[in-house]
Amino acid sequence: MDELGHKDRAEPEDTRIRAARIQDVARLADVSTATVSRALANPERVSPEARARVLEAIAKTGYVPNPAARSLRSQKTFMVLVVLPDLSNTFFSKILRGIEETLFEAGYGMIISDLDGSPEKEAHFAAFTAAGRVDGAILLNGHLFGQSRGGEGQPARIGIPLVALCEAIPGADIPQIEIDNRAAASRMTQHLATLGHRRIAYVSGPANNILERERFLGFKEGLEAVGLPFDPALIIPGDYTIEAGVRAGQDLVARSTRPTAVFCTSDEMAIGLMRTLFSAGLKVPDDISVAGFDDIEFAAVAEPSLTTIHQPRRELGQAAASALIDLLQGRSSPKRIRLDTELVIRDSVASL
Amino acid sequence: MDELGHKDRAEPEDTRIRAARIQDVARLADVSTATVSRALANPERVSPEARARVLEAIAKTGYVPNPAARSLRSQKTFMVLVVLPDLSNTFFSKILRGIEETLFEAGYGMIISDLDGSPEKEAHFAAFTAAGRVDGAILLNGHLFGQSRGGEGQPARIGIPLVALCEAIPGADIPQIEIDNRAAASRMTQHLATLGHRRIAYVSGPANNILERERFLGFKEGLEAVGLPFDPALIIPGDYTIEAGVRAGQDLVARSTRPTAVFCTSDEMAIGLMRTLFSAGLKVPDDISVAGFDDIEFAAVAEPSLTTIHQPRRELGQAAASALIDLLQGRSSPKRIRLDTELVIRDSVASL
DNA sequence: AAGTTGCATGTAATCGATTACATAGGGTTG
DNA sequence: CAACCCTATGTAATCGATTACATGCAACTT
Repeated sequence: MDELGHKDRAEPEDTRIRAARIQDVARLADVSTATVSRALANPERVSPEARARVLEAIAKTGYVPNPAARSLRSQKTFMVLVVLPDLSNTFFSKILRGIEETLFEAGYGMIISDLDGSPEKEAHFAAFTAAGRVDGAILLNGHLFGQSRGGEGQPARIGIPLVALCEAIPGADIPQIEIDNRAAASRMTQHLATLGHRRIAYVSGPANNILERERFLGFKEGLEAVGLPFDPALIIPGDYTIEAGVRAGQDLVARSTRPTAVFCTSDEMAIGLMRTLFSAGLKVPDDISVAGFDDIEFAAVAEPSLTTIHQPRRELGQAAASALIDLLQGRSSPKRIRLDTELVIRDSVASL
Repeated sequence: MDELGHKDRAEPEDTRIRAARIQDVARLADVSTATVSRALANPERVSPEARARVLEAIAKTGYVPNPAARSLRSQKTFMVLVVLPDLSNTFFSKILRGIEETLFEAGYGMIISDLDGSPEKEAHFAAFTAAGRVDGAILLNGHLFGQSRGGEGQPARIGIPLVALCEAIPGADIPQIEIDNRAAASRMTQHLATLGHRRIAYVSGPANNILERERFLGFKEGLEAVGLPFDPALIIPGDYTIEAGVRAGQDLVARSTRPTAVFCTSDEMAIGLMRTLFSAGLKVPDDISVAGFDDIEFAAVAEPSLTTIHQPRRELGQAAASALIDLLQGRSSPKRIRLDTELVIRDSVASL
């Protein structure tokens, strides 16, 4: 069996030890393969003695069921696809960890598909769902759904359970895990107003983003609640990235009358914006207050530290994973789960 | 077969359209399943006419090979495991994207395993490799390897191809993709010295981290190159996190004689450190210069913007994935790939 | 013309687990 | 004691693709 002798057809020169199969376990435990399978899947359906022998044999052989075989027969993959718009966005990482740990505990693996640009996204999603490579998917991105409905060319196999995380999908009848973006945005707006700010700018997310719409509604709601007028000139377009924040900052710097406070709908934008203001010689919060959204790691160490909305990211991930697991295992899942946010007050916002 | 009528065994009441199998394609194209399989895997081994008919039938049915079946037969999963110490660390995200895109192009999927704490790590790695759920793995974490060698209990199936990314694994005979940490650290050290700094502090990574060792060697090398003495009092322990940077900052602030420059071996630490210095009333770079390592997104928008070492993160990921794919497909792969770094000069470092 | 070679294709075994169905034996009931 | 039921277990079909081997046919060699 080694690079020396082996005249008699030994294992191909593969050093790897052949993994134990269910048959090996069955033989060792002196039962049939059916019993081994049952001992694992439905312990109560085999006698205690047989089960003991099986478990012992499994321990001895180090048997692990072959997922391909199991999957082929049972039509389940024990894999979940996580679709997200941008892996390098800090915001998602803790969410992912929450998802991963919950999935892992339930015996599921996680496949990540980073959409990044438009073109591939459909491809990725289709490739995995269509091929039956995953049992379900968690979507951290709302847009994608529209297209996937029964286009002729693509396989009509989109029937796998889905869960939407953070980005609600409009007409879709799937569980949505989210925070109350509207309430949070309203809260922040009122917080700013309470400190005496009258001209509050708003740096938005991507235009047709559902999350953005909610936050925008919340912003307007907040203004209304404190009796401030809504001024379209104070809306600055953004897309949650650092660069968008930088650009928004340039816009502000160039203005003759500036707002006294800026509410950025992501911490990245707030940090980019503060950077630009600073370069232009404006001081935060003395000259202008800046608030963020998300409470990413860097929010606390930004200079000045960022007042923002804390989202329970890990918990969001866990909740999404749990909801999906419920669906996958035939249980029902609440249609909508809302986790609480928290207003985190730091140094980037001051009273007028 | 069902509680209602349907006498002639209709499809079970599953709305999902049954995915096309190779048999359906074969029937439609009027060939055998073997020919269909060959038309896909070895196009040159079937006649052009047959191939055309097969392709047409595939287009018509929307056939996608069932990965479980393929995997069962061919003993390949077309999945790669990526093991990393901390998903929420900004540094990894772009690397992941590089890995993912390269894998995807080659038809491989990516499974991510975030080690986070110690206990699970072995579990995750073992669970996936042992079960044959993946064909290979990319390790972004060096430690793990020691344990996995032939422990009695665990399945001896660690024979899958591995690639080490960024964290070289000492004795292991596997391809290593990395940057020249030593040269980069030396370069930065000399850069600081050239600007007149004589007392340069060094904020380290985790003690037994290989990457850290290289950078530390580079630091000492750099000192030597410019004729500066090595002063152990100027070494401050860290672990690459923001918090470690904050702590290092507190340490510095408390000192009576302070270094004029600090070389942090990660941008996170540099940013945390600057934050603390600032809070203590010290100005960067006027009172003290700060340099980082990695060039993460936030480095450019920190205040002041951070002088650091740029690592080609996406390319690192791509290189690692390519190397692994080479191995998986039986080609050989260079044992060591080194990508170039770049010294990025910004505002956090000034001449004395 | 008989033998050889090689290509295109088909037939069927195979991968390893799950599970419908069959069966044997022990216990219960009238 | 016969009829029945229930439990524990075994037998073998099955999931869908890959691929070793077999076959048929055409072209070429001597």
